Amino acid sequence: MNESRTICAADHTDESLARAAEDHLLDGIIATHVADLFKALSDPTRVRVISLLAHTELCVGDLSLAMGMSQPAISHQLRVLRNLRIVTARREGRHVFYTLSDEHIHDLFQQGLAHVQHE
Amino acid sequence: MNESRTICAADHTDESLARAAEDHLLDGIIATHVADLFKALSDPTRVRVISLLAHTELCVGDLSLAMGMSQPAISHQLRVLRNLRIVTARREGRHVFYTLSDEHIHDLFQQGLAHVQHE
DNA sequence: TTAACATATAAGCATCCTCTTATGTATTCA
DNA sequence: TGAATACATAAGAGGATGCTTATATGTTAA
Repeated sequence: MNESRTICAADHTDESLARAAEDHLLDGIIATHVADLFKALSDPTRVRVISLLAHTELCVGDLSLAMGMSQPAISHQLRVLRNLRIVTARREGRHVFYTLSDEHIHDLFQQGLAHVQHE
Repeated sequence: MNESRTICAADHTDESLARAAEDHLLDGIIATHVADLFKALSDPTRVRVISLLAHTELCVGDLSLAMGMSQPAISHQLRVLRNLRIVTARREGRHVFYTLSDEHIHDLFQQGLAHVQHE
C-alpha cells in the first residue's frame, strides 16, 4: 500500500469526499456476507441448479440427469449452496430432495435474470 | 460423467420430473451471463466499491483512500466492474470518476444487503 | 447379512482470482 | 520540454474454485 494522499475530493466539495464516503463504506464483515450471498449465484452450474429448484423440489439424481453433469459435481455445488443456506435438503428414503430455502433467493435470481434478458 | 439413470422422478409423478425440469433449465449461455452479473458482487472489495458509488461519484484515488487499499488493487477491481458494464468511467483532467452505470445494480446490491442484514 | 442404489466426501489437478510490486500512459503545470 | 500527478496495466505469487476419479456413508430390499 502506498501512502499517497489524494486531494481530488477537495477540488470538488468543501468537505472531503473521501471522508464522507467512509460513512457509506460497508463494514468489511458485512461486505463479506453480501459477497458470499452473491457468490452463490456467481457460477453457471449453481445458477442452473437454482433455475430448476425455483420451480420444484428435485433429488440429486434428477438434477444430475437434467443438467447432464456428474453426480459428484452436482453434490459438490449443492454442498456450497447448503453451506450458504441457499438450499435445504430433505431425506426421503435413499433420495435427498433439495429446495430453495428462502424466497429472497428466488427474487434475487429472477431479478438477475430479468436484468440479463433486458439487454 | 456416469450413464446411470435416475428413476426417482417416476416415483413421485406420472411424468418424468427430470424431463419437466429440463423445460425450466436455464440455457448455458444465459446462465453464464447471469453468473457474470452476480460475480460482480461476489467479492468483498467490489461490494465495498459499489457501496460507495451507490451514494456518489468518486475518483480512483478517493476510492483507494476511503477503502485503505492500494491504487492498483482498486483499479484492478474497477476494470472488472467496467468489463461487466457495472460502472462507467468519466475522465476529468487527471482524474477518472466512476459511477454505477445502471440503477438495476444498485437495486441488486440493496436487495442483497437487506437480505444479509435480515438475519 | 449381503447386494444394490442414492448421495456425500476425499484427493488431486487445472484454472481462475486477488492481491503485490514494478512499470507504462495520459494529463497538467512550470 | 520536463517534472509531477493520477490512473492503468503487466507479471507473478498464493489461495480459492470446479471439475474429475475413487471411495465412503446411509438406506432399501433380497
